[in-house]
Amino acid sequence: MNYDEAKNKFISTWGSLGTLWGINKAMAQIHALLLISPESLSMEDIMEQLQISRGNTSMNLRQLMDWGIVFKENKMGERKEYFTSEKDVQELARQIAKERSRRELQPTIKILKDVSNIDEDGTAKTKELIKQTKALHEMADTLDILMNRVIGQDHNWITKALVKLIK
Amino acid sequence: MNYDEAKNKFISTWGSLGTLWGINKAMAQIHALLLISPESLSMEDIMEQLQISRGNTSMNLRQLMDWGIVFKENKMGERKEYFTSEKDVQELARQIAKERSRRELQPTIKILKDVSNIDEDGTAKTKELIKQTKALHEMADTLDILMNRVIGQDHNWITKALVKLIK
DNA sequence: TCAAACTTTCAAAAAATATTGAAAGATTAA
DNA sequence: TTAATCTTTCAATATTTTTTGAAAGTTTGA
Repeated sequence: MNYDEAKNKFISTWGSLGTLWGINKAMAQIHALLLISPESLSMEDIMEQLQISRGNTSMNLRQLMDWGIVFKENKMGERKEYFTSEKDVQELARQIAKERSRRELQPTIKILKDVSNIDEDGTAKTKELIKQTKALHEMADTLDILMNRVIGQDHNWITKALVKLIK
Repeated sequence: MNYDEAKNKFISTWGSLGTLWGINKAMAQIHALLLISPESLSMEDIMEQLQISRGNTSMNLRQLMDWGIVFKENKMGERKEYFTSEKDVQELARQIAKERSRRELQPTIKILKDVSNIDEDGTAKTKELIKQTKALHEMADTLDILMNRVIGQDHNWITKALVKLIK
């Protein structure tokens, strides 16, 4: 496998993987491209390399910046904007964990809390609903605490967490 | 909030959440419904309660069984098939973690390994590609080990993992 | 063997999601 | 102020994903 093959394989794999951490293909591909580019890239560069439209590029870059994993850069004497991604993969993971907790886990926890707080009326179906949503609520809470714990740690958290768990 | 409101809220929340652990709405809703039903349900029951077609119900039930979180049940003297879900939420989480590792993490690890093994040709772009995919590979590996570690633990793993990490 | 009761399959339709590209909006330099 | 350069917006279009429902398939009892 040569450089171009490897690059394309990486970009397309990362792209299809994107859907499963909740971002679309173009967004994930832009991120992949920036991640492996030694230099920051302009919108034109990205459009050309990934063969996507200007509008698409613009919108997805904005989303990546909202996630806090891509940054704008301005080069002296140039009006054009350039983009780079977070290059430290552990920092990347922390940022993603943080955003997912905020966007998904926390709203879910709130709803589970509300649902599990309905009045117990003695019927089996109500009992079961309360019991299961309580259990989910508890688990989601624990997971969120765990994630935040992990986010608060330093750069080698993943390895450290592993070491702790293996002990 | 009364029972029916709470039930609908839970089912629709779980449904939209589904997309972010990689399953579609109907599949997640069927799962939610089974999770809070004290009795097992027939295909008719599910179709009626969620207002979805027979084909849809059939296909998604199969997928849930493939994930190992929904089971078929046969009642004596009845030809119809009934379905229940895994009711222990920690077991549910373990099962999901196991499947996601198998379906997503492991194939990704393989590709990252291949990509990071291309020949170093001295150029900056090749160096960067190798460096970043190696870092991702390492992280994915660690995560997979961590997940499997956790899957292998007993039913209170989440709490135990938390306790360990907090120490 | 047949027919009733049930489930699965899959092509077509519908719905949801992503993408395009041209117009409008900014920003800067002259 | 104007023109040049670049970015954003968004309605229209394209693509992907999900859902439907009827036909085919399966199982069981008589």
